[in-house]
Amino acid sequence: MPELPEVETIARGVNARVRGDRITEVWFSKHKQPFKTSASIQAKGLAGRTILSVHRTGKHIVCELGDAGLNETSKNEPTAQWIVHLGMTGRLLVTTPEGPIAAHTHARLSLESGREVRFVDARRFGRLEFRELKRTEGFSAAGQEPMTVGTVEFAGLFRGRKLAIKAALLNQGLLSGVGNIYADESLFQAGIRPRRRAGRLTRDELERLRLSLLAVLSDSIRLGGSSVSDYVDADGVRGFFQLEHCVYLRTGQPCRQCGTPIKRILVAGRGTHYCPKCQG
DNA sequence: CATTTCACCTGGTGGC
DNA sequence: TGCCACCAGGTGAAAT
Repeated sequence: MPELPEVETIARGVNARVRGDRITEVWFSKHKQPFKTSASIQAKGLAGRTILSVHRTGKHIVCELGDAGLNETSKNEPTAQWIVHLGMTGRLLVTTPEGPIAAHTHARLSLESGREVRFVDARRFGRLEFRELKRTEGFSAAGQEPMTVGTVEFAGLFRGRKLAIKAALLNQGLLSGVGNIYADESLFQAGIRPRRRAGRLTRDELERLRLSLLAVLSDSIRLGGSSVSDYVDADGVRGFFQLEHCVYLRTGQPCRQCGTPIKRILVAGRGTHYCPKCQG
């Protein structure tokens, strides 16, 4: 469900509540879920570990884990990671153990402090993964981070590509973290049609797009993300950026800039919203 | 290789 | 109220 701003908001919330806590008990539902790591391996790996920190990479929530047991020397060195991808409907919540168990709860981590981390996912598009860190690098998403990528590198991502710019924005191998909402919103702000071929955009248009994306993503993070249907942060609180959307899910409604009705088309199989007047 | 399409799931909404 | 078609923030495998 969530894109970069929502994942960032959740990761910050979870980090603030569980950083330094220890996982005492792990539970997984029997419901079949196509995890990247089997439930039993995750359960075994997570039990006893300390959560050193929680952060976002692309659309992934990465929990850095310290060794199980008492290990004073390497206390702050992560030796494993628990990686959570929320798919479309996934939630990662920090609750008390007494709280009612929501339908589609697939994982529960009991913590020493008494808190509980829960993974809930109706559609089961989410993915959980447990990794031991040997000497290898930490987890990194394939694409560039859209909020820190520079002008030249950003433009380079699209050079020579024939696919629609909207489809390119959604490709996690190019940029990681951009989904349907922020692709549409950034293209609106940059005044670019979603179906334009990526490789045909001018240098100016690409720079406008990069800056629009940065602005839209940081505004959304500031407002706690977009709650379109059921997105909530680690405390179950909704975001407010959906109130700022200019085009996304506003089919037929007047453009906030010129009053023209917003159009909906299909690009790369995804509902795509744009203003026919403001965008090209 | 690049690009497109489709399957994977459940739930909410709006029309009849 | 019920039934049905359609829509939904994502990804990765299969097809083109």
